[in-house]
Amino acid sequence: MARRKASRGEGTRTALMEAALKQVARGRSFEAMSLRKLAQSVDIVPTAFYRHFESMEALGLALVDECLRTLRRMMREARERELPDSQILRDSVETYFRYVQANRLHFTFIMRERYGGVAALRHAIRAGIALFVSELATDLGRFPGLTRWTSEDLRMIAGLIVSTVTEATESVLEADGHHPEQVDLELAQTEKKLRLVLLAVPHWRSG
Amino acid sequence: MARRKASRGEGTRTALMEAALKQVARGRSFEAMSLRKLAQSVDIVPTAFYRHFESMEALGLALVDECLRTLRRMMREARERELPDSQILRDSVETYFRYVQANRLHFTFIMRERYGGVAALRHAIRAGIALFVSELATDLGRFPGLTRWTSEDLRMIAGLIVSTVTEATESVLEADGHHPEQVDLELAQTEKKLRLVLLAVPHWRSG
DNA sequence: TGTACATCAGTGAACGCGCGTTCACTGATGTAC
DNA sequence: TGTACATCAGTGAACGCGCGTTCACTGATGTAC
Repeated sequence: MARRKASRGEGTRTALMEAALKQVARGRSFEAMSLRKLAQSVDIVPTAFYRHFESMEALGLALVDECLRTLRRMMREARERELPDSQILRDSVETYFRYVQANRLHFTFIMRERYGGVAALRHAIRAGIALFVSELATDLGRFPGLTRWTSEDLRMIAGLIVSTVTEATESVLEADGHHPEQVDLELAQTEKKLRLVLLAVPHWRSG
Repeated sequence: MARRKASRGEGTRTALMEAALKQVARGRSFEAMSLRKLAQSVDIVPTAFYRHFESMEALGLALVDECLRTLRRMMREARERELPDSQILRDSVETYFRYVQANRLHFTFIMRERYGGVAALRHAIRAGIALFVSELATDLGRFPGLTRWTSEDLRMIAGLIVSTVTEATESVLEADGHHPEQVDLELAQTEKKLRLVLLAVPHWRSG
C-alpha cells in the first residue's frame, strides 16, 4: 500500500498528537483512549504508532509538554504588557479568553488531564501549574501596592487569581462556539471577581 | 459455589459502589474502569453485576447521586452554624477540611469525575455544583453587609468562594494522610484567601 | 406451625470483539562516494 | 551526475488477553396459605 507522504518529516507524529488532543476535546479521557483507534484516525496501521512514540504514556507526556508551552508563551506575552489597573483589567481578561479560544485543544487537554486517570500526566501538569503560580507570585511582588508583601501572601493572592481564572477557563471551553453570550457573562463575572480581589489589596496587612 | 450472604439485602450493591469509589480514589478514572474487575473485587461473577445495575453508567450516576448528597448534607449542617466573621472563619475552614477528610472517597469522586470522560456523570456533577453555588449565593444575601447586593454580584462572590474552597479540597485530598503539614499550610492559605475576599466586601459598590 | 412456591442474587460456559504488542517485511528517501 | 547503500516510516499477519454481554441454570430466602 505504501501511503507515505513525500516528506519524511514529523508529519505523522504531529498528526497523532493532534488527533489525541481532538479526542480529549471531544470528551474522551486520555486514559480511555485506544492506540488502535488513534492510529486509524491518522491512517496508519497500529504498529506504525511505535515509530513515533514508545507508548501511549509517552504520547501523553509529549502533549503535556506542548500544552504547558502554550501556557508559558501566554504568560510571557502577558508579562510584556502593562500593569492591570482597574482600567485595563477587563482588557486583560478579554485577551486571556481569546487566547483560550485560540488554543482550545491545548487548554482542554490541561483542564481535563489535570485530574485525569494517568498519574504521570496528572503530576506533570500539576508541577507545571505550580511553577506557573510561583512565577505569578514573583511578578505580583513587583507591583506598587505589593512590594512589601511576604512571599507567602503573594503566593496566596496568586493562587486566588489562578483558581478564579481556571474556573473561568472551564466556562469558556464549555461555551465556546455554541453559547457566545455565556462567554460574555463569564467575562463580566471574572472581571468583577478580580476587581473585588484587587479592591482588598490596599486593606491587607501582610506578614 | 453459592457464596451468598445470609441477608438478601443491598449488601452487594453497596459493595460495588464502594469498590468503584475506591478505584477512583486510587487514581483510576471511572471511564477506564472495568466491569469484570469491579465484580471480581467484590467476589461475584461478572454477570451478577447486572442484578444490581443496568450498566456501568447507571452505577456512575448512582455514585454521583450519593456523593452530591454528601455535599448537600455538609451545606445543610453549615447553614445551622453562625455567620463566619473573621473570628470563626478559621474554624469554618477547619470544619470543612475535616469533613472532606471524613468523606474522602465521595469528594475524590466528585473532583475527578467533574472533568472526567463520561459525559453523563460530568453533567450531573456540574449541575449539582451549579445548584450549590446558587444556594450559597442566596444564603450570602442574608448576611448583614450583603443585603443590598444584586443577585448577580452575590453569585459572583459565591463563585469566588466555591472555586477557592474547591482548589483547597484538591490539596487536602492529595495530601491526606501522608503530608499533614501540607493540610495545615493549605488551611492557613485558604483562610487568608477568604479573609481577603471578605475584606473587599465593604468597599464594593454592587449594581 | 408446615408446606408449596415465587423471587432473585448468584453461577459458569460461551460468544465475538477490540485491544496492545511481536515480528519479519517493504520500498521510498536521503546520503556517501 | 550516477550509483550503491543505510535509514526509517510504513505494512500486515499473528498472538494471547481481557472485555461486555447472552443464556440457561441453581438454590437459598421470604411469603402465602
